[in-house]
Amino acid sequence: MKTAPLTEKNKDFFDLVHEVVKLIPKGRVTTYGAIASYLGSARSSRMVGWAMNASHKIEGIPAHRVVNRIGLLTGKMNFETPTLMEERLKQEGIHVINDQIEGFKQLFWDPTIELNIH
DNA sequence: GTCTTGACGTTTA
DNA sequence: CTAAACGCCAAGA
Repeated sequence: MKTAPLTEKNKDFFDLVHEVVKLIPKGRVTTYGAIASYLGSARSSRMVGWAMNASHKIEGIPAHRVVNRIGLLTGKMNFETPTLMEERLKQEGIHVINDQIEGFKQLFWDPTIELNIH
């Protein structure tokens, strides 16, 4: 069976990422690696970032809730405005200092745990 | 068509 | 402990 390439029509890593991101509860955050690991490719964290970039055209994708493993808003500059990500997080009660989420470990929402083991 | 870059993370030296 | 390389796969030039 031929492996389907990543396209808009085919269900792929991107769509799966979008689904997981939508499942992130308000006031919580997750990481690219957590999503990638949940999907089975722990080292495909980069693709998660690409998926977020594609999510721009889709509504309901809280990309601002996805940060890197240290809780740093690495992709904030990719938003409509460089401050939008930080602003949105503050709206949900998440404090961001110097592009870093305060108490990130405490706000961390891991799909591998929350969606599987409880 | 090939080559480089990219919202990252893990592994190895 | 720190530093560097690899892996992942897609899109842009």
